Amino acid sequence: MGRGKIVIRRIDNSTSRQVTFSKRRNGLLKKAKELAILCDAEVGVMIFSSTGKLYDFASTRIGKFKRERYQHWL
Amino acid sequence: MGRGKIVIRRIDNSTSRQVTFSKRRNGLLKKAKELAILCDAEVGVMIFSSTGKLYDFASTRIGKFKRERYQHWL
DNA sequence: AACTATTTATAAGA
DNA sequence: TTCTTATAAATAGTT
Repeated sequence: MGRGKIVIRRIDNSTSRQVTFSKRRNGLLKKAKELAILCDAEVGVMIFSSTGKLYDFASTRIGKFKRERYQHWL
Repeated sequence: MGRGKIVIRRIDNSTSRQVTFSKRRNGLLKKAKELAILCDAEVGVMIFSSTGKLYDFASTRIGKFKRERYQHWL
């Protein structure tokens, strides 16, 4: 979806990779919220950038993710 | 996206809600995988259906979610 | 950071 | 209820 078709493999150029990360990260979080609302489902999403910054979403019952709960997964 | 525009609110009709859940759940998991691969990011997604069934995705370093790790969030 | 041309996701329909 | 398709939405490449 975009000016050209892409293959799903690691983007080599780090600038492009960063730009795509920003766009798709927002898209993923938006869709997670929509799924939770539309379908009354419990949804949790966590995304770590390559620099270790966290972006997440969690529906009500799951509650906001707490870093100490999953940092041991990295 | 689709034949008509929709408002993001809980879908009242349970059959429609189930159909939408199935479609969007798959879409969200697909996008999570793509983000992880394209941007070399760590991504984890967990989705619980209203009946409690789990659907998830986790990139390599996060590792496969284990139910016992997060069932206390519900 | 904006902008579009296109691809992709998906709401309705069959 | 699995498959189709018109259309909304996401986004790749551009400016």
